[in-house]
Amino acid sequence: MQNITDELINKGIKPSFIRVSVLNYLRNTIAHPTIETIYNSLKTLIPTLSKTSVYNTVELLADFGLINVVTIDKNESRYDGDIKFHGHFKCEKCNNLYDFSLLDVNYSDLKNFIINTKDVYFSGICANCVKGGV
Amino acid sequence: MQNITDELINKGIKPSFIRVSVLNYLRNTIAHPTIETIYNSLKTLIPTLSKTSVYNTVELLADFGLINVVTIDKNESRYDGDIKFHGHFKCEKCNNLYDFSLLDVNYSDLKNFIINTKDVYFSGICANCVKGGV
DNA sequence: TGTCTTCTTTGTAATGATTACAAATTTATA
DNA sequence: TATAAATTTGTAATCATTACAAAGAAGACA
Repeated sequence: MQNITDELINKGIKPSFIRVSVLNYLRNTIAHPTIETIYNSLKTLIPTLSKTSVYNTVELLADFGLINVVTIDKNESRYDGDIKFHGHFKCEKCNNLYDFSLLDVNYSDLKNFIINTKDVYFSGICANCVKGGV
Repeated sequence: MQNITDELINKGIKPSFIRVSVLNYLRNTIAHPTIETIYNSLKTLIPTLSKTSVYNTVELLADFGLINVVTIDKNESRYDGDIKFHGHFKCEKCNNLYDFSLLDVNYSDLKNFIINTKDVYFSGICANCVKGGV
């Protein structure tokens, strides 16, 4: 938890309880939760929490590069506490999101372009659903 | 135009005027237009056109793999008549969308996964905006 | 041609995630 | 403690997308 607080301070963000809690939550899940899920998960820890605060907080964290926004889902953003470069796979059957390693994205063109974000989104059927699903 | 009609027929889609017009429009632009833009652009050609029909049509075309949906923009989908594999770059300054060549996406993991779509989205500042913008 | 059926198109209303915004609360500062 | 600044909250607005039923067009067949 202290490292989470330090991460915020190092970015010049005041480590309020909500901010620490949201970042800590995202750092410790691989579920790529939605706003709704983050909100519900932290509601017991922070009974006065509002959904607007969750929106505000993830926007702040994303702006400072502490988390990533995953927009693989057209109608609902998901949030990823793992900021190492990797790809996202969305299963069309169970709707789960999986991380996968990306060795390289080999592109040409884009000379003189400044690249700030690289997102790789795959979709299809996950191994679990392929072999019969749950 | 005949090739557009044939493309639809080959997929088993009845080539209505709207469908041919939308597909033809998307095949002949690199602008990655939104629903709004498609609607406005075809309004003169098809005065009775409704926005719902544009939604219906692009969904149909996408379902049959004749166009691609580009969801790089969180709040508005864009449509791409070029179905060859390539990446999309969104300029954070001018909001333009650029295609770029993708030689390879080198991934590990995903064994036994069925991959149906691969989307690569970059964002940053385009060359034009870097050197002073418009 | 007229009728019936089916497919396509349209317009309106609902949905739902996100944003705007001002009030309330908490925290920092003097 | 008083004042200012930042944070959090709740409600209302926004807006792309979807749902859905009615209207219209095309095709089959006698």
